[in-house]
Amino acid sequence: MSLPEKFTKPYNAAETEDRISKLWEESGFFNPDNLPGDRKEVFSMVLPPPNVTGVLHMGHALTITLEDIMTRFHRMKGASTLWIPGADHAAVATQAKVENEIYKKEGKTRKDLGREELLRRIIEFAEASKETIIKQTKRMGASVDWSRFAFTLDEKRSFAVRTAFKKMHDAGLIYRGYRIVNWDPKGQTTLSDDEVTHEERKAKLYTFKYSKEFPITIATTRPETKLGDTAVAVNPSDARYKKYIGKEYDIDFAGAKLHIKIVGDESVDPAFGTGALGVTPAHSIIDAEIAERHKLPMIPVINEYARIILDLPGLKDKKVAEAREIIVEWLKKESLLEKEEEVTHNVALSYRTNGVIEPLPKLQWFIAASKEFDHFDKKTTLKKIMRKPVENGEIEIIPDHFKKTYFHWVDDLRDWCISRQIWYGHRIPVWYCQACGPAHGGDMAKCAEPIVRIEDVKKCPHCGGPVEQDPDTLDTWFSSALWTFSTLGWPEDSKDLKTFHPTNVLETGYEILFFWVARMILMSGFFLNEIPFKTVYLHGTIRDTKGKKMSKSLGNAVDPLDMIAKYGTDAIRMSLVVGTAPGTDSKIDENKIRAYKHFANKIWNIARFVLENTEDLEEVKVTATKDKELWNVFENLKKDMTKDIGEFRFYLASEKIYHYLWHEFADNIIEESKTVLKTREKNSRQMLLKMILEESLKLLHPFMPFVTEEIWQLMKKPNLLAIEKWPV
RNA sequence: GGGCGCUUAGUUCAGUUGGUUAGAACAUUCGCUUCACACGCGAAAGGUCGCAGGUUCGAGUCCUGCAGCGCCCACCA
Repeated sequence: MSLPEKFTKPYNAAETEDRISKLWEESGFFNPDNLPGDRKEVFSMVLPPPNVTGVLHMGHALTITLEDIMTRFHRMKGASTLWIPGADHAAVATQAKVENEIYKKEGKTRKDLGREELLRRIIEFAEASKETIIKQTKRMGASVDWSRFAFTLDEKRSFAVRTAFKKMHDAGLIYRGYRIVNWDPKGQTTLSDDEVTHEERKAKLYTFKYSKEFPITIATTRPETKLGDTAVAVNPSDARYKKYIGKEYDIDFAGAKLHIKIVGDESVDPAFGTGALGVTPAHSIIDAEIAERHKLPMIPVINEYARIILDLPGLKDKKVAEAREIIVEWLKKESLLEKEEEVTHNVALSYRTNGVIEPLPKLQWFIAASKEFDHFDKKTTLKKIMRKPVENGEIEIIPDHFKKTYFHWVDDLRDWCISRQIWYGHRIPVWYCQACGPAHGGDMAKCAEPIVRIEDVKKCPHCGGPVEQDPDTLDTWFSSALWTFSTLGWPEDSKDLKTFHPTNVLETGYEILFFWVARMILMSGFFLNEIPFKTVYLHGTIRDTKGKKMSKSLGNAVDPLDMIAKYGTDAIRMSLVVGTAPGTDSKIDENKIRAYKHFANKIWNIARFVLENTEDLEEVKVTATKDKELWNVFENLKKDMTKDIGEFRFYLASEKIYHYLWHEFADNIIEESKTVLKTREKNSRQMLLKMILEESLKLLHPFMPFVTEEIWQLMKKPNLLAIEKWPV
């Protein structure tokens, strides 16, 4: 065998990678159904579906790299290996993005376009985005099974979502309630508690009385909401206010007629502020809870556009900020304002649109987290379903300390608001009779019930009257929570589901531990009475060189595709893995990427040397004592690496093979071989060189699949390296 | 306010259950167009492992306290 011409030039990643990608794709081996041999072990995993809002970023590159390492490793180890790719419709984010673009380009809002047209435009955008994601995932070398690609909003997943909704509703766990919810006036939708972030901002705290006659002073940063106050709460043991508890006052407050009851409530901290709290049941979750305890009425003051809805001259339709000034002016004029001070407080923001959250009472759909119900012959709650498998070790979380974070979240969890007032997403499978009652020969009470169905409902099953579907859509995380089994064919009792569920590993960023990981445990537990995965591997956030989070708006994002073009995919993959411990943030360093480009070339030249010097090799055994020793060292490396990868220490395994190949194999063994090959021990040494090269390529393959496969192919091996047997 | 984590060479980070002179990459210095590779080779310099105690035959590694940084959750009106 003469040495291929290619080896006279440095390794060219750009020329190689596309060709190798095609080779893999044509082989079909990324689909477990096509894998050769008898494979008893199973290894399955889902790729966290990227949002269809955009393009691949460094976080995706890291996820793909880590998951591909696991997948390729287990495939080579002889497992029936399935890694499912997909995309997430990311309802709020995607709709907000498209609406934004349309408004910028055409000056049109969602109302101008209407539901149907806006949806058409979003779907168009999502489709294009999906294509981009697929192309980019392929460039990363991901050995996913494209034939099983799933989209959270495709037909099969929609069916799963509707089935899930119906079943949970029938179990009494999905209910409709009029509650204070997190309303995002910018995105025009509700959000779950987890979709709200907090940011410190400066604000003014006003201390005042409602009226001159009112005995208690209160404080607030939001005077405009005080138009909806129905009580003042004080701590029942507070000596200053004890005598007022139970008393009621009628007050004229900036034109609004308030009826304020003084109530005693343990939740009030006597040491804070004036020790008295103006209760606004309609616009504060805490206040609503107090109101519930004391049966206080709720007066909505602010609407979905963050404007005043009370019919008060000078205030109606005013934005909250304006209304605030008007109220403050009024307080000053009436000499009711006692103090005005600057404070920093946390403002609630939408994690998708960054709009300021306005707590509003709304009729929404919820999932009951703490309600007890019968589940496979046992009493349980969804919280317990989430807590138990992590507690008893059925599910392992790496790194371990995230367990604590997880338990805190589960224990504090309130009911999950799942309805969203946007158009893009899974429409809630609920219909309402439009013509209730006896006029249609129906039963008034029955007709008033929401009709929950998996299939579309055309007319009221009770009276035959017209029906209308709930206009809302479901939280994106509802559909992604089903992901481990909806991608495998559920609710059908499919072969895939039996074979590949529970999945082995769920690898993702720690920032979506609650959003996604916890909710998958919930759904899988509820529907299948089974864990969704055995191990959760959490990776950190990739930050810029200054340690800042990368974001498009900051302009500090490093595009993995640029890096691939410059240094090759293998180099990016190695730079993302080596020295990156789980759960720890890391900074992107171009120098590091360049170093692994050099490493790819080093491998290339190692291969060249070995092939050049073993052309006349006769198949013999390694006989020389020294060679046997060297082989033993390598055997130990193999065992070590295998253990490391199996135990999720990719950062160690990758560094070990790097170090061995460069500083042991190349620097010592090859250098020494230049003289050994001139001695009587030539044959033994040739055999050693060849064996180490071939097995090293296998060991390195999960990390640097392209350069290793390319060399393997140039060695005219009959099989793909991707399905070669792991050497341990 | 509650919780979690981090602090190791100039920089970015490893250090897996405590065990021989604390590692890597990049950067730096010096010398090399040596016949696999200048995307390289050889050599060198660089750390009181945040601070203070403690446990131990032995601590970067375990415990306590302190300081600085970061993250998450809750939210105080």
